[in-house]
Amino acid sequence: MVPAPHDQLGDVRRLVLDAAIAIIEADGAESLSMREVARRAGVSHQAPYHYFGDRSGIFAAISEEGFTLLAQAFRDVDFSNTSPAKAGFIAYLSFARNHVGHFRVMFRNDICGVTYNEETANAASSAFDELLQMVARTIGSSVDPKAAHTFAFTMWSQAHGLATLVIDGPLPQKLPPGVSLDDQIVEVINLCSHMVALEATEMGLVPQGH
Amino acid sequence: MVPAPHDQLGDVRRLVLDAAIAIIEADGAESLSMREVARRAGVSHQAPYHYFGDRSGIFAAISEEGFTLLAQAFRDVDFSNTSPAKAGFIAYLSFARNHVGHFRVMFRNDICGVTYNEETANAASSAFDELLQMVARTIGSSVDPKAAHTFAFTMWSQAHGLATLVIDGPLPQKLPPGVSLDDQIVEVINLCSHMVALEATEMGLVPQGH
DNA sequence: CGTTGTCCTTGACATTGTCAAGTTGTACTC
DNA sequence: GAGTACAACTTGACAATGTCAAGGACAACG
Repeated sequence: MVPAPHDQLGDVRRLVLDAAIAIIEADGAESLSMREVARRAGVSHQAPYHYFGDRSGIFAAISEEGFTLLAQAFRDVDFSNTSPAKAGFIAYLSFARNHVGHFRVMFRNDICGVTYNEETANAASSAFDELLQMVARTIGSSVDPKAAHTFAFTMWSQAHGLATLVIDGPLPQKLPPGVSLDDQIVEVINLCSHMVALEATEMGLVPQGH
Repeated sequence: MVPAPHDQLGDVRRLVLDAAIAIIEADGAESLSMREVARRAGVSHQAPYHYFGDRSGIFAAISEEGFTLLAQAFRDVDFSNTSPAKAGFIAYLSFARNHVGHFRVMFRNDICGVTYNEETANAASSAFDELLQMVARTIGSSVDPKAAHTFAFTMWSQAHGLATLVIDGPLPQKLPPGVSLDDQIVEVINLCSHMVALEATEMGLVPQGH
């Protein structure tokens, strides 16, 4: 092949990353092949290695980008119309469903390398900090840090479990008759938000917002 | 190689399945290789194909077994000492942590084949039925089916999210200082159970048990 | 004895991840 | 402006993988 101008706006790294994300979104992380990625990006089969080192390097890069996007999504939440908890759940589910490629990868330590690299870990920490702030909006910032952590993990589990079961799991196949997936998600989010609000009230905390 | 007696209690199918589960437990579903499985089971590289057709066939078989085990775990729950909700959460987390190999596979439609095969789907349905019964113990069986479904999905999400974040996700790296993983899991389960109980009470339902 | 079937085996092949070794162009020093 | 260094790729090679095809051994049954 001719040296391949791969030209004008040819940000090869970006092309490779987008190709990988598209493949993962379509067929799952399992079936991501370095050579197929290169083919779709229109580069040689070794170009991806130049930027990402190896296969898990691509996953780590996607993961980092995913956590950065998630942190941003948390920052962009509009709390004016809903309770903080509900707004957070909606943001998490929206992120997961709009960035399936990222979501399928970013929470999987096993495929991102033995453990995350430094950039990925930083991005993850940043997203987690935003989560903690979201929780503070719900239960206030006066509770002790351990309780805040437990609350954060709990809400995170709720949102993450729902997203996982919706995207890759069997939940869409178990819908009760006459209920759409979107409706069901809203119902679960409402119930989660309500339970969280109840708990906050019972703890003697006045949740902010709506 | 000599015809290989593969002998006495040589249930080859079982050997292959166990080898696969062990590999997945150690290195993740990603790095399961048919040939490595065959090697560990002490059979030729094509023996697994005889029983499982292809790679996704192995995953489907593991998935089926996983759902069967999960359904059994639900049936075996002892409700005498705890609230039904808490007992269910504990059962789910125990299952996930004691059967990491199964758990990593069974909720992943993408690697089990386009969709589950019939046996796998049946096993999944059976486990889901047990879940619904578990929920009925918490909120009673007089509520309408849609609400029961929403409640089931919510509790399932809570448990599943926690398990996922613990097993493959970043939760173990985010523990507050001085709190062990086991302790943190217990705390989250307690909070979830408490929220569920609060909700049930507010709905005017008297949860059974403890 | 011949057929049929299950349970495996060896052999072959295209595809994959990755190492090694170029090639091209740009930037910077002397 | 020749030399050097380095980034950004390239082609080539190789062992390992998933899977297809074609058998072989053995039991059951006619």
